[in-house]
Amino acid sequence: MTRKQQEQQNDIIGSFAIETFQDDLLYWFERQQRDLPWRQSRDAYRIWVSEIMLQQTRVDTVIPYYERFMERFPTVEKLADAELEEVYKYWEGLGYYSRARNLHSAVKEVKERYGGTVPDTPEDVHALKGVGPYTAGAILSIAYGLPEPAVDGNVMRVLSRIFLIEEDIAKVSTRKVFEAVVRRIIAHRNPSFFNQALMELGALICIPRSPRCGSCPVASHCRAREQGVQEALPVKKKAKQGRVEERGVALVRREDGRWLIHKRPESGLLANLWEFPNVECQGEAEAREKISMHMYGAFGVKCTPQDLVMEHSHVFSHLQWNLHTYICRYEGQDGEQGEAAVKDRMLWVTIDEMENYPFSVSHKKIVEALHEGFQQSLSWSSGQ
DNA sequence: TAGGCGTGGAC
DNA sequence: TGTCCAAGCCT
Repeated sequence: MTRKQQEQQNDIIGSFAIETFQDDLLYWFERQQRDLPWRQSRDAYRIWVSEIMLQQTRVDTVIPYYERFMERFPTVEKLADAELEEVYKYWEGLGYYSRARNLHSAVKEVKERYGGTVPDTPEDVHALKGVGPYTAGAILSIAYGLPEPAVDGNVMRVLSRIFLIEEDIAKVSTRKVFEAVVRRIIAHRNPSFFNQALMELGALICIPRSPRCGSCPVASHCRAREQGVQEALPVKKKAKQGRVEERGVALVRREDGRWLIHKRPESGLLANLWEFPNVECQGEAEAREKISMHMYGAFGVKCTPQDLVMEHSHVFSHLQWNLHTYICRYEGQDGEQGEAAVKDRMLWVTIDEMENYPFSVSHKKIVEALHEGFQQSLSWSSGQ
């Protein structure tokens, strides 16, 4: 750390009552912490899995996924030996699917390079796929008791208020400011509880809007509270609005009653997940022609879109799909055309067999509508 | 550095 | 209904 950075940090910390703050925070956490599944063990693998699942994902959403996942993959060995497709199936609906791919890859590395034991140095942990600065700090402090910062959105919100830090938390570089602060104030007698307590405080008390300062165990330490500006922190630049895509979706049933599904590419949006063939289009008029061309070009399947059976939209963090789903008349398949491009990424399956393949939520809704025969599907619903 | 990358809950 | 956002990471 340069001398200038040191001086900046001294400004931030100032005459802060570190020991009293630690006592107040830890006392509160020991009494008020939630009983969560991943808190029943300090096994580094279990902590690791929970931290990956919790990235940008709510606790209530994660719990059932975590329980199912740990029952099926209780150890590094079990997960490393599983097929990626099955891991995806356990991740289906949780989102950010590269987390599952990276976790599976990293667990294989731990098995092979470290004999199945999660490494306990910052360099080795951070080198694992999908493990960034936050997750590395969480594993090292919670599982191994090391005094490493674990700075997530909660921690930045809490500390931005306590120390009145006005840097934009949307900037990657800002995280380092908070890591430096944590290194100054972390309780070395219990780094695990200290880090978890900061996050728990952010989740339960020091929430984004209308923080519950009246119930806050460290309100007396809070500079934002003192000045009445807690609602204005943290500073965060607004995200850009995502674009909208119209997509025509093809439901093609062969004479034997099987439907065509497609496995998405290995990278990018919804990588490796299954879906019904679809193509970007402008309006309904263009959709039928585009679908017909796409089906032959990509799959060698000749078909004609007929009834528009379902319309629904799906909102991603950076993109919105408006999906127009057509039942298509199957008119044969040209083995010379298209098939080579997709190889084993296309399959003809029965409706029941679709349960065996991981689908994204937007296409899972189409599977469900197929089950119901599209009785109630001819209406728009936003992201539901 | 900024944008890609999912989903569902809260207000 | 729209908007924000929740225990981030990768490129």
